[in-house]
Amino acid sequence: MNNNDKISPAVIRRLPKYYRYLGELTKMGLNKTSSRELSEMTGFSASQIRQDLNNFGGFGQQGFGYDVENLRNEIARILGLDKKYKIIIIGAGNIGQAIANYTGFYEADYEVVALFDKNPKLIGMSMRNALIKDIDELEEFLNVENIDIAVICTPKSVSQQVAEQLVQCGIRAIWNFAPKDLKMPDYVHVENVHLNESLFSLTYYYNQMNKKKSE
Amino acid sequence: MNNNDKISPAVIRRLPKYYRYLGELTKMGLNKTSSRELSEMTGFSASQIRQDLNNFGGFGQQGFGYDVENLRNEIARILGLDKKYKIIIIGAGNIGQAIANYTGFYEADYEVVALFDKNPKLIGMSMRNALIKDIDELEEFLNVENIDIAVICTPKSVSQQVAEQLVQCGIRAIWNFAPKDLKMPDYVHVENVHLNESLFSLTYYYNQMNKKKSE
DNA sequence: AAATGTTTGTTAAAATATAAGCAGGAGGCA
DNA sequence: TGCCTCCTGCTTATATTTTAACAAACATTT
Repeated sequence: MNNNDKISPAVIRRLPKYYRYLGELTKMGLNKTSSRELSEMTGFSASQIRQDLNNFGGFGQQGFGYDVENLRNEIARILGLDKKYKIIIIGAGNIGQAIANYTGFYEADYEVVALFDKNPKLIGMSMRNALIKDIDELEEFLNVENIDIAVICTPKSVSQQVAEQLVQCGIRAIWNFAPKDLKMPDYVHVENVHLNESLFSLTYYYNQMNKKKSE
Repeated sequence: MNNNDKISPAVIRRLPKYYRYLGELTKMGLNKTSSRELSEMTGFSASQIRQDLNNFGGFGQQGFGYDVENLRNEIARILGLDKKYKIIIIGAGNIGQAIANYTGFYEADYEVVALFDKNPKLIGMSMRNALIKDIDELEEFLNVENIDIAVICTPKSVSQQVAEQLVQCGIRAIWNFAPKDLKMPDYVHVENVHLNESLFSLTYYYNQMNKKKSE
């Protein structure tokens, strides 16, 4: 944290993985590790791991390695996992419901506060303590509640409009599951999960392998 | 396709995006485009787009541009979207069901043939023509049916074991939603969708913005 | 206490990915 | 036709990312 230069996105994408493996080490009862060991677990080179971590400060000890719990806490702090976040989900269809019910965000404090949809059949239902509300109540809701992250799970046709509405109400972090690239101002961060693009890539490599096999 | 060198993964990840935007151009009734126009739409540089496409052959015409439909078909062929794929989903929980019901794979021919789970309450239910079967029937099923892609939506604790079973039965393409890095032989391609890592990255950037704002 | 083996933090080099630049072909239009 | 503009395909330059290398710090053993 002593270094305020912009950290490469590639580094940021690797941090959650380190965090996860450090959690596994903890579960295994180990309290000391090394870049070499982490390299074997993650598949990243030991050199890269050391360099990644040193972007934020020297957490290790020469000749010894890293203290598992300490390093994990440091990464949590860097990512911000030591804080609580309130989430809303726009679009309570398949994906929206799956996210609301997803238990995989363990070890971090994300709370789904509400879902929004325009389908009257869904409005009023609740998912894990979170109520599905009418999309028309969105603005009013955001004016009262303090929400950190909004998840867009709407059809792509309305995703841009929904995103703009969110931003207007103060949202600055969007997790986007609609197959669409949202045009947003610089001060909004959008993290995309484009499932179709992911599947299309997989399809490409699947065919490449088959091609190779038949050569 | 004249070039058999390995194409960079970065290029492959961009192709689905080109494909999507070409589809939008078609919908808008345009039959001609250019790298400059695609650049404005996608946010990638025109130069990069031209270079990406030229990995696979010259689809454009100097002084004119690209024929939208032709280029779209070429990309579809490169990715393999001109073929049909049979999919099974292992784990019929939140995510598994969401994928089964997901209609966003339009314009490509993916068919979810079956889901597998061990929960007796789920077994026998059907999602969009696909039946949820007992996980114990998986091997037998794979010996009879010809499946292209398996989607892992199980808890992470069993994901590795399930993956190994799939590979043993001939599966070579895995779309993995479990928060775990599967150890697989080289001839298996795994495409990961690590939702927690994605959310953690978003969290980092969210905090960075707040930090900047308060400085 | 000295010698030896580890492992970090950091710097330098290599590899990869992205952007810029430009020659030449194609279309449009006077 | 001849001139002008546009746009690709390719080559060269820049930027980014990854890997390699190594001195200094610490732990362990003798």
